[in-house]
Amino acid sequence: MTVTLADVAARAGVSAATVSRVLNGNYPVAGTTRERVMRAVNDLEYVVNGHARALAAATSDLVGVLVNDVADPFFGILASAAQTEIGRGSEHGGGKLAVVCNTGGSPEAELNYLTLLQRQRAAGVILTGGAVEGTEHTHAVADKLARLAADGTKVVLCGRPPLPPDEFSGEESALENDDAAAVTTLAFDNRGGARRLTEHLLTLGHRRIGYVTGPANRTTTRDRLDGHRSALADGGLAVTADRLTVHGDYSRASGYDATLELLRRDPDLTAVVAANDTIALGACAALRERGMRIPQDVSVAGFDDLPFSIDATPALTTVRLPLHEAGARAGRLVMGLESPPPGGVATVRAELMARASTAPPAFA
Amino acid sequence: MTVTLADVAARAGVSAATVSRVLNGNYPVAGTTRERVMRAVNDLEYVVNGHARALAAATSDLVGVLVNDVADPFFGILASAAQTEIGRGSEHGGGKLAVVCNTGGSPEAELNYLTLLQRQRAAGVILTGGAVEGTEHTHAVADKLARLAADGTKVVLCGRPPLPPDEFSGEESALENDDAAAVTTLAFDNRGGARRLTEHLLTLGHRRIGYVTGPANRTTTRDRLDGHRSALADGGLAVTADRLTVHGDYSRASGYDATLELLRRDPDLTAVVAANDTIALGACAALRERGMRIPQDVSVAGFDDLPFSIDATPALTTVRLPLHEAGARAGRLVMGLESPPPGGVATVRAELMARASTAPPAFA
DNA sequence: CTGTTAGCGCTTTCAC
DNA sequence: GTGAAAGCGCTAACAG
Repeated sequence: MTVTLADVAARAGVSAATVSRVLNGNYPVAGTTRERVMRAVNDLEYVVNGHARALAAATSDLVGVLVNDVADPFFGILASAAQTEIGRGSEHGGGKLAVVCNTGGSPEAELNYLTLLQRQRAAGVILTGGAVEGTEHTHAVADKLARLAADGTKVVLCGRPPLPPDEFSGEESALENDDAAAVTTLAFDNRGGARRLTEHLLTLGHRRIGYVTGPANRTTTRDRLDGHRSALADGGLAVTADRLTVHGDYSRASGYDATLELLRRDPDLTAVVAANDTIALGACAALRERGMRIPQDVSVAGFDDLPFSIDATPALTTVRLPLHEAGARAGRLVMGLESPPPGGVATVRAELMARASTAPPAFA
Repeated sequence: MTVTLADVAARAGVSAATVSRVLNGNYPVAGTTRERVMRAVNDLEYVVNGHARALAAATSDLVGVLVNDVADPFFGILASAAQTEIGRGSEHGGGKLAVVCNTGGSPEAELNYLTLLQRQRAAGVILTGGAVEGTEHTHAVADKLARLAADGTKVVLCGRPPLPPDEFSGEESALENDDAAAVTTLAFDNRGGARRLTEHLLTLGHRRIGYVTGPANRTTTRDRLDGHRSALADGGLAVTADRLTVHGDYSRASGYDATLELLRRDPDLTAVVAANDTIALGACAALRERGMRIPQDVSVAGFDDLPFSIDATPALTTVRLPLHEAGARAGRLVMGLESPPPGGVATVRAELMARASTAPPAFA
């Protein structure tokens, strides 16, 4: 039915070993023999069986890329950039196949996909986006990651904090420590970025600042909120922080709803800071519907600087995360094309992009 | 080093076959034996080797999803929806792994990825987005698809026209015909949607309508342009069509540039129709920079109805393609969870979404 | 219900 | 430079 190495060997009048050597080009083979083999390969339209090769050679051309949702540009950009690096050279048989897995941010789904990838003996795994903390699966994910790393799978975290050194260092943790070290991390400076953003608002003269964010148990949520809070605290506004913080799910709809809620809590709000750009869009829609002008009546700011932010009206003030660069770097790291940063952890800078959606409050 | 079936069998005191049967659960095994095996599996943290399994059972848990670029929401949404269906049931070992491949729309890259997937003996392949026509690789892609289908890989086209019946039906096309039939197609009604959109503008009273589109050799470009032209022709405006059509690359930047060019060609333009929403955003930016109001001075329309369209100011008139539904359906088709439409081809409806960015021209 | 026996298609020593 | 043979780890008849 399907053509095998043996078929090619037969047609070329050589042994299977020789065909293999020609195909892998890692061994001296006579020029004429090589030609004969290649002709047979073409005539028969032979394509190697990746599974057989993987089994025999104990290698794999799969790399997993775990994302919350590819449809979300934040992850789409990361995945796209990573994929480009991973597939690089696939014309020459060099690259690997990127398996993009949508986890919806659930540690349970992450665990499932990691197991699936482990089954395929994936060459590497990239986990993008913040982690969920405190679920029963959370530790399991960390353990699985350590396992994978120990088995030779390259693990790269992109946009999530490093693995905890060895929380449960118990019975069998002689290895665990080294394994955690084998995991490379590209952490985003969420805290610093958020801090600078809120400072920007404070500098403009805002004092009643609402904050709309995502689920409380995500590291991204926590870090950004931390940065926001610390800026407020330094401005002597620590008290308002809690009252004017609303949690949602990072969607436009939740940004819309939360903003309405914020307006109920404090009708004299002069600024709304969103934990991401998508929420900010929802906030703008809500504000506009209430007849409030941006930024004259209320300033709005986002986070991430996704492509659409520049096209919002007015253009959205936000914090830029170099997602493309980060994804590409994660791809290179997982492919071993770039050496890991010292300590295995690098922090990706977050840059304030002050645009038209923020301005001094009316009374100022 | 890594734990194998044999290790588990040894520890459980049974044969490898029994372990396999327990794991696959497709064969009767005594309760106590099963328990003993499961305990050994857990103790050893055993995870099957997917390659060995694939080789022995001649099955694969990979499904390829080819897209132009995951970072583009159009493809991100399709891929995300498809992936959800493909991975469905992976908790119970049912689902498969979706391999998302960025082809950048190049037939050459498509061919490479298809070969890579063929290597892995992928269970199925979904190709999304329009096809490029007339390259030397174009036929090769069609041939490869037929090959894959013949070898048992499910092939689904989503957003591109069906494969030509059998252009090169020559030497070995006895099979080719059936194979093409084995390919399921979910075509988008690009032509009809584009037609209705331009009719909408015509009905509003516009007569000087510019058109900004993508590369000429893409099926999507051609179909949408066809629809636009036929509407103009019916309105007696066939002549203006060519002069007021500018090709770009579907990006925001090209939409911006092309709109400026359009304005040079006809400063009295009253409407700009873009071949997708991203171009439309660029058009809006260019118009606004020229001091023209939307829609008072110039109406703007897009295509696809991507999430950001509703947040554009003013909200963008566009043509809605049910991308999520289409992607999910493609996923179900490739998994054999849904039976193919009669004839193997289904057309996905495109719906006009008339919003605030289009209005009657000023002179009307 | 369980064990034995063959491979699946390829890579890789080890000889020649 | 090339061939023969021994697996890689698993599943699938085929016996019992």
